[in-house]
Amino acid sequence: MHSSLPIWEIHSAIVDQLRTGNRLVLVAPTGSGKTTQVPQMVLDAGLAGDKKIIVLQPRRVAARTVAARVAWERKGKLGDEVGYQIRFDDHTSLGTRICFVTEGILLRWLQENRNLPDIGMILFDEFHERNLLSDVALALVKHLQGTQRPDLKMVVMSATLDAEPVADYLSTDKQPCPILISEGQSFPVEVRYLISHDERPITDQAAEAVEAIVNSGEPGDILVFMPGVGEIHSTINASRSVRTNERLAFIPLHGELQPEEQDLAFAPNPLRKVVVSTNVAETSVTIDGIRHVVDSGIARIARYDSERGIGTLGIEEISRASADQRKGRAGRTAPGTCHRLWTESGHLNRPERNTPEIQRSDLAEVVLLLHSLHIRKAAAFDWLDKPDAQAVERAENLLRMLGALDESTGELTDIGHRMRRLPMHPRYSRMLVEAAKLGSVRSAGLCAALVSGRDLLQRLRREDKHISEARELFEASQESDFFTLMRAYQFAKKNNFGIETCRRYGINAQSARQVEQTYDQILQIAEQQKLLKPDEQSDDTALLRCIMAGFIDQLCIRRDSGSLECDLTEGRHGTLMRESVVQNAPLFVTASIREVPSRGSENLTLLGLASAVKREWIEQMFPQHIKVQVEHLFDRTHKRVAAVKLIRFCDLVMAHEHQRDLDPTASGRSLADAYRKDYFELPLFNHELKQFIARVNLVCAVLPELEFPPFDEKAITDCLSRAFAGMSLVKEAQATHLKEEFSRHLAREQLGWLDELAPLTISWPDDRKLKLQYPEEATTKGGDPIAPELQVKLHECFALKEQPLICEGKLPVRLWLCAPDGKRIESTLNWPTFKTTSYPKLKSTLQQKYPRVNWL
DNA sequence: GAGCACTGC
Repeated sequence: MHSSLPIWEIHSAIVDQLRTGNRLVLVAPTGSGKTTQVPQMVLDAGLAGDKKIIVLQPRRVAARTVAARVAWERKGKLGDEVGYQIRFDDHTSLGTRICFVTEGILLRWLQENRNLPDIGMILFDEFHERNLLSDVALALVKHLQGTQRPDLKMVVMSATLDAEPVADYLSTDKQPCPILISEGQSFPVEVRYLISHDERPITDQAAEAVEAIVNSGEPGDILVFMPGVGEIHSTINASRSVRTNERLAFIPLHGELQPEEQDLAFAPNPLRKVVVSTNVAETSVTIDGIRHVVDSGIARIARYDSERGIGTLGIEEISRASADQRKGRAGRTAPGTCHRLWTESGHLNRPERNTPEIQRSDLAEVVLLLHSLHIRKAAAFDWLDKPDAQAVERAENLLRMLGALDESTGELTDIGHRMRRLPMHPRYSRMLVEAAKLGSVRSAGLCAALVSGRDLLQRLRREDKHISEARELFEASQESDFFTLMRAYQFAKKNNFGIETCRRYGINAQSARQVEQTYDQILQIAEQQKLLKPDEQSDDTALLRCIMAGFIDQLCIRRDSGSLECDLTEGRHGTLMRESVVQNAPLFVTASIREVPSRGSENLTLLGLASAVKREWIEQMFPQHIKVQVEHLFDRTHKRVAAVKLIRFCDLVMAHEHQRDLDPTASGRSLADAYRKDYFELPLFNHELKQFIARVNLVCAVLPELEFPPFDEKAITDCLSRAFAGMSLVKEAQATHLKEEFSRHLAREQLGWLDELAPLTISWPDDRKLKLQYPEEATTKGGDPIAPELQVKLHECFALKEQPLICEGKLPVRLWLCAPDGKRIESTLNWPTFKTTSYPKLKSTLQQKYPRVNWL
């Protein structure tokens, strides 16, 4: 043991707390020794009794290397007292007391061996990362401790000081959860911000920062953070053209690189290293000797849009916590500097910490897991941070669509029970369950294995033309991109995963090897679960049907053959990826929908891993979601209504067939709707008709007790529909007289009353009949009736005794008083008052202007 | 002529 490590300063506090209580939060930054020392402390203090101590690790390499380190410190053999278990690699034995495991392993145990009877303590390491599965594991272990296993002890270890929320989460009324804090062991890092915001490309700015560090004469390797592979290469190119008095080794670092290419970043180099890296270098890998960090302050962050069911991958500003983590990479071996390519003031606007993954993920797998543990309300479960209710709902809907949850009771079905055993996303486990029926478990299992890890095929750039030509070998089928992957995998396997051969075909040999392991494991489980029969024959159509079963809610239809644009269910749309082989199928399912920022202003929704499907299969497998409907649609180019039989899967139109015969009512309605959408004009929908409508609506507003039927949107459309019944051409509609149909909206008696209540004209004292103008809107927004208007010459009003009224005297007419030449002067709702108060003020002006009129 | 971070059973 290394008792010089800082964590030992709080050794007795840790042991005391865990002797009396069963929960503890431990804040210990990098270099404190918590990962290697705390498990030994609790083992040697006998805190787990004769049971195991489990240390949860977010990454396989970490589990393996830390276990080896601790075994060595205890002078034992790996797998005896100290061991590790990760997927495909179990280095534990009956005597193992400290076991480092990855998150997936612990969750499998929780599913299969619910009470974890041989485990005495669980330590959650690197909990500040807030990975989806570590949040799930924490919640389930807390739940277990509160129910079946009160003796179980749990320790949450975090590198950041943000421990209060976790401690609150783990506290009960009787027993608050203590927080212990340890020192770290690292060197000071000086942070430098931009003085003012810089508009230039971030890659150029990073190159300039590298130049400044090198020319300042400060020694030490440099680590530059960039959001993606493209930006890494631009930064390196920009840095190469910068003038420095020293030669530099530029090394790209990202997850898609081959291991030997990654090793360049860690290996000693005679030149000063400038490692330009994605987020891998923030948490996953550590490079020794870094003294300077140049931080672009941005990263590609995956989120899940649970409203649309689309994954997004956008460039975002990193959080302050993330920036501090990046900064820390410069102070591991000596004091360093960190150059932040944003301003100190901008720093304050950044989010304090990252969004926990559980709040930005597809939750289908988690919800299925909870259901298998009889936790049926994932949204109401006791989480540290609750997942978005809509995301939970989408997950539940998907599980119902897949048949894993019962439509009415919401309980796990037989299919769901079979699915939960399989270590993969529910879409793929559903595929395997279907494959058991159709005899294609081997190929369906391979599909699941092919997407379980890193990409098998490299993304090709334009200059990789020879690779893309070589790859055509795998693209023999145009039915599914899975077939291409399968052929590529088979090819790699046949060539013993030879790195050189694979490289020539753009295959990632490392990934291919992983696929083989995953595939073997899936087949083994499928065999145990009696899904796999020994005499299985492979059949492309059967596999396509299985794929469809897993992705039916991501059914796509090509808009036209000229573009890659597609429509999806739920009103979504996207673009089929250029590299897809499924270029000619009108109907396909996509296994990958991702939205990425595009050069234009709109984001691009990319549809990948396509598989052609047939309408008949959907009709056979999902008859409950098929709707056949004859619709009368308005054809704007031909200005006519056409009857079309639409065959829909959910809301997506899969096919339409033109019908010869039109339904008279439906086609009339379609014409009416089209007119209401301004698709054509109706000359006979004229002023007279509009006045009629306005008059009726005015009566409704002023005299509601008479219960006239108002002309609202619906009533107008109904009248038009009836007038157009049996017609299909715009021409016919335009020639149709409408007045009669609109009159029929009122009873015969009401029509008579209308002429009295809201007359067309007003009788003037000189026996003329003057026309009233009714406003199209009968009321104001507040619901007050708007008076009709009457335009009249002011000097013709002198004989008028009273203001003209309509609607049984309830509504005055608005008189627009005009000069003798017809110019409007003023309006009034009360002529007698106007005459005595306002008119005298106007009189002299009028007399001057119009001397020939006799102004009273 | 476009376009993609990192993990895990």
